[in-house]
Amino acid sequence: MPDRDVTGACTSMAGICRLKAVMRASRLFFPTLKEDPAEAEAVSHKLMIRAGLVRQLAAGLYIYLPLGLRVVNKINRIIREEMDAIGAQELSMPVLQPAEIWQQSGRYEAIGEEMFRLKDRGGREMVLGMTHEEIVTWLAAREIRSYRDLPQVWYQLQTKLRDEARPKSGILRTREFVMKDSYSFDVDEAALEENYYLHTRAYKRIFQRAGIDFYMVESDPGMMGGATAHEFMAPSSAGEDEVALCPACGYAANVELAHSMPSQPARPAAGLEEVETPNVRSIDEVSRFLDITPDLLIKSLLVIADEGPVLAMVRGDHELQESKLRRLIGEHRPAQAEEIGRITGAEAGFIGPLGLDDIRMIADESLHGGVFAAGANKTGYHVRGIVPGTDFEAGFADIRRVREGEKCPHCDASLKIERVIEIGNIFKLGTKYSKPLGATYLDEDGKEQPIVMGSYGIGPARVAAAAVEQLADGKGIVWPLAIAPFAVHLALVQPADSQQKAVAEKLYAELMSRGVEVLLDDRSVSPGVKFAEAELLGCPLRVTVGKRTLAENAVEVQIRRGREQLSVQLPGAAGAIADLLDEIG
RNA sequence: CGGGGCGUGGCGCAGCUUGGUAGCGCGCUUGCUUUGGGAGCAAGAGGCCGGCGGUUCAAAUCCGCCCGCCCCGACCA
Repeated sequence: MPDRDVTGACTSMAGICRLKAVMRASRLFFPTLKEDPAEAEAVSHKLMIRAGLVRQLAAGLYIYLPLGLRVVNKINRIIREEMDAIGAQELSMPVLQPAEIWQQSGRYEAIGEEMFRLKDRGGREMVLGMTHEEIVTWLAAREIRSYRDLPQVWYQLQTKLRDEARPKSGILRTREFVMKDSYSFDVDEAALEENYYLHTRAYKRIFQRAGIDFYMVESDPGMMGGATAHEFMAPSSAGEDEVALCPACGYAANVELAHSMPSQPARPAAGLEEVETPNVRSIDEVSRFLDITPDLLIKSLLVIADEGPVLAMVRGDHELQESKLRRLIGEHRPAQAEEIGRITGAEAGFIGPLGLDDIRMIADESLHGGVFAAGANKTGYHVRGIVPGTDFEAGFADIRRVREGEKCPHCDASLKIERVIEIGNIFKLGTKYSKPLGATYLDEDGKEQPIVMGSYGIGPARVAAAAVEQLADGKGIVWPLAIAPFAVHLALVQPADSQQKAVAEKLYAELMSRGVEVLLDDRSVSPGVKFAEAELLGCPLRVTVGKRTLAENAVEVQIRRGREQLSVQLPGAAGAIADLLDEIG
């Protein structure tokens, strides 16, 4: 049975009347648009505005209109049910937070401009929370004392604020958004593993129930700290991330850290040989000039890290994956032209590993065992016959970006690359927050131990947007039943016709009494408008009451997904429609 | 933050090059007609042309500064 709590359980007569009123299109606030809004690019952005689900207040700030809120509330309800099912307990923490706690964790300095900062009237430094690790750890530090208090899993659905450098794609990347965030507290890594596993299970159920496609992939823990992290990714061209997927063995990872087995290039003769290459700089130009394929070149990139200049090298046909390099050398930036000249003695386009023994050099592992050409660190010259590891010393590591078609690191299949929307993530934090914030417990031996934590997020609005992105067709949104604003869109063609009106009202009441959520379109607008808007809004079933089918004592049912139409005889129509919902749900 | 684009009735746009009383479509209001695929006819309402300053007899239009929004990139617990 579909839930009724979403619209508020009705126990009183007044409540029932109110509920009915709200479900009539003539009274419902859902301002639709015929044309795409000029500022929208992503399909979900256009459709959610056009269907009257959301309105933009300012860059990255959205108002959820009644229908949009219904969708998000349904997603939130699924999330609550599944979080409760793994023993998580809902609580609520403030959005406005003292800066001091963030100073203790070290993130006050680490995060920078993305965090909204302000002072209260007393001059105290405050922040608007971008997440709640600090606060939840503060709470745990005060209230958890013994191993007997563990494990705990706490969650909330709370607003987060981030001063995004670039809000984009409608509700996909906003400055204010609600996140389901949960936090686990355990005695040790093994116990954390259990909670981590429970979360993966809950997340899979949540996204399955919401009716969207998704992958669970390995991810870069980044600023969250900790060793292990996964992301839940919904495939969509509107996404901002890319994942590498192995169709054979199931290997799945964010390209930020995905590994692959690159093809092996030919192995030309070794032996250093300097070649004059006047004004030949780019990989393209050099490979053409020397008449060798790009995979026989070393692409040398000079960056400036905290420790000083670092030469990063990948094969000519590869690209540097910044996130991988960052894990090795920390934050860094590309060197400027002047720095390149000073450090290497050559202009950009002619730099290479030879003779740069005093700076740190990191070579992609695909360079190991090959023979390559590279810049000579002398403007106008390259060198061929270079054997990495022999002709120069470097640390070898995977710092290249995975490409579509490269071999999976675990089996022989070819990797696929897909664009995705990040809808959830899970991190093993370990003691990254519990140690600085003093969240400890006494173990069985009476010894003080840091609590071992995990952190787990879901963006409900992104789940909604992902559903729109994945299922929409040329007519509009196609909601999965579980998160649709209404299960049935009941279109009354001629409200002025007393017979049609009576049939529609009766069907409406019967469906409602079965717990089916119905939007009755009782407006005096032309049928074309009703049909077009019903398809734009995308409820799973559209039921049409009009004279055409009423002549045969039937109503017409359109299954929104696929737009198949069928005729349903009137006596027993409510039951048949409810059965149909069970089928498609 | 770097690059690009755009700000003109509620929405989508034209007008700007070449300064001279602001226009189109949709929507909205009223009336009549219509009622199974974003209806028809008629009559209406609605705009400091993003803001400020400058040039000019005269600025939506030219110039300068600022603000806002979108896109690409950088960034992104």
